[in-house]
Amino acid sequence: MNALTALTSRVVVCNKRSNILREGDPCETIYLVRTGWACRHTILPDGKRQIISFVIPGDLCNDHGLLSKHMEHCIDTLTPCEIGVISPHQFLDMLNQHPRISRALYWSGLVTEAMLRERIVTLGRRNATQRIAHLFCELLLRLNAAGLAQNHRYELPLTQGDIADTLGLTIVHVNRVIQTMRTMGLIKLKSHVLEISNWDSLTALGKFDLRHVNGLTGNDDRTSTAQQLHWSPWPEGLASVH
Amino acid sequence: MNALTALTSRVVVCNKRSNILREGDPCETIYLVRTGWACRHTILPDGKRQIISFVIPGDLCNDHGLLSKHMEHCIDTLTPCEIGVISPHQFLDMLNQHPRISRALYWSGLVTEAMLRERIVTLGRRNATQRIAHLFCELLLRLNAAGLAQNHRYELPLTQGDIADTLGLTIVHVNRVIQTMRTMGLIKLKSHVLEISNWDSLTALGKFDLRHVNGLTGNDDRTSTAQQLHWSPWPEGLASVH
DNA sequence: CGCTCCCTTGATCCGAGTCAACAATCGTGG
DNA sequence: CCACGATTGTTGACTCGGATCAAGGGAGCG
Repeated sequence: MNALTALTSRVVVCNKRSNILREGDPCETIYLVRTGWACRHTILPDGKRQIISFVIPGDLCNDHGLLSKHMEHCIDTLTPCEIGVISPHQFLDMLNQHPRISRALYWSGLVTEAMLRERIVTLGRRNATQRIAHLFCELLLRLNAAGLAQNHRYELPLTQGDIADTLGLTIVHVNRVIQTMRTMGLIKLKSHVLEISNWDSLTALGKFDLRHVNGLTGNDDRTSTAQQLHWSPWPEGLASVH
Repeated sequence: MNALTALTSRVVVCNKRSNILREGDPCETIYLVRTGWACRHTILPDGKRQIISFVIPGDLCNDHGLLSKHMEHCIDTLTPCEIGVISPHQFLDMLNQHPRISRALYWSGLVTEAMLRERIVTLGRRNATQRIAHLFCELLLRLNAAGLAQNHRYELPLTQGDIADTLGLTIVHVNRVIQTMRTMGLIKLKSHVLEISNWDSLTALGKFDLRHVNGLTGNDDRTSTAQQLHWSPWPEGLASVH
């Protein structure tokens, strides 16, 4: 993703808890989060919020935005963020000239979709404890892949309200479950740093299954057919594959 | 999608409630559902099932499967299905030679992702009544777009158990909610045919918001930037755009 | 120093789950 | 065409996980 960083013509600094993109906003410009966390979310008519996914350093806010004229959901920062701005022209040029990045981007789109599906499973069929355990495990893997976690420990800038709105729970209940996890010695969570003290127990508690985040672990076994066929998912045709 | 149909070298007929693709299966081959319904789902270790999405006539079972070596979830038929089989070579050739279909496919991928996000909102922040109302409305629009519904009426081959596993509810509760909707005169549901008798009330009940299924309604306002830039999402580079 | 979020805990309530029994429908083979 | 077993739908009684309401306590910050 460093090549993407190089592309950013300018960097915008956003305050904590501020709005990057609002539902209905035009989205020609590509935004790359360089530091900080953001989240996609929807506000329902009755004021309830559902967080759909998190955007962490290295992620694009609207990677396939090029085909959509308008945003379908909001993106807000959770922490102060540095956001790189990429013009559509630059972005498309990059796609054409750097097939490897193109493929990495497409790949990350697939991982994103897999995470959305897994979230659906979580919300549909797991209880509060499993949901929270699952989220903590998933974030560890993801942040690990981004180099933002060391030995089962990472910065977690979410409030308990954010966690509640991610997992379809209430603040109060999230708090109680986290308390239990603390007293069980599974996690330490203090001033927005999470440490998973007992990975095995936590994964067991959350029925966390590594298969679904395979794309994050590095030891994925995919991309055969397309590569065999010298096929590139994105580019214009100017790109020579492999 | 007719051009896709033409591509299918052979057609497989599957029984009702049979397995098309299993988690971990290799997925080089592309499967196009020509008639019948199928669903993506996951079975959890404790035996619970979560249905992730429905596959209806015209949909591909594994469109971006070309980049994944293995399936990450199962696909089962819900009704008897005729499934067209497309080899990866044929598929890629098509992508190169028919940029319009390519774009339509990419577009449908975006719509799919939007539906996944909307399902997350449903599961996270809507109650049982809203979930069911929402599902019925969403399916009407989707089937309408596929020409499979006429005046607020369509074939719904789901059992109440399927609906429960889609919406994170139990069979019993789904049944009670549907009963209520019937007695309120909102819907008629009998021998797998659903009629929405009172669209306005049902959408109000489900807080159903047309924005999120915009891609289905035909009057979408997207694809500007990419088209202006003569950019095609998929192809090899052999494709000349528009 | 005082506000404003955020976290924490208790008491109570309710939407949806569980358990159980039975009716209706469907499909299949005799 | 009917009989039988197997799904699917329906309803009631009861339970429970998580929501709601309410009240303090802490921590960051201007």
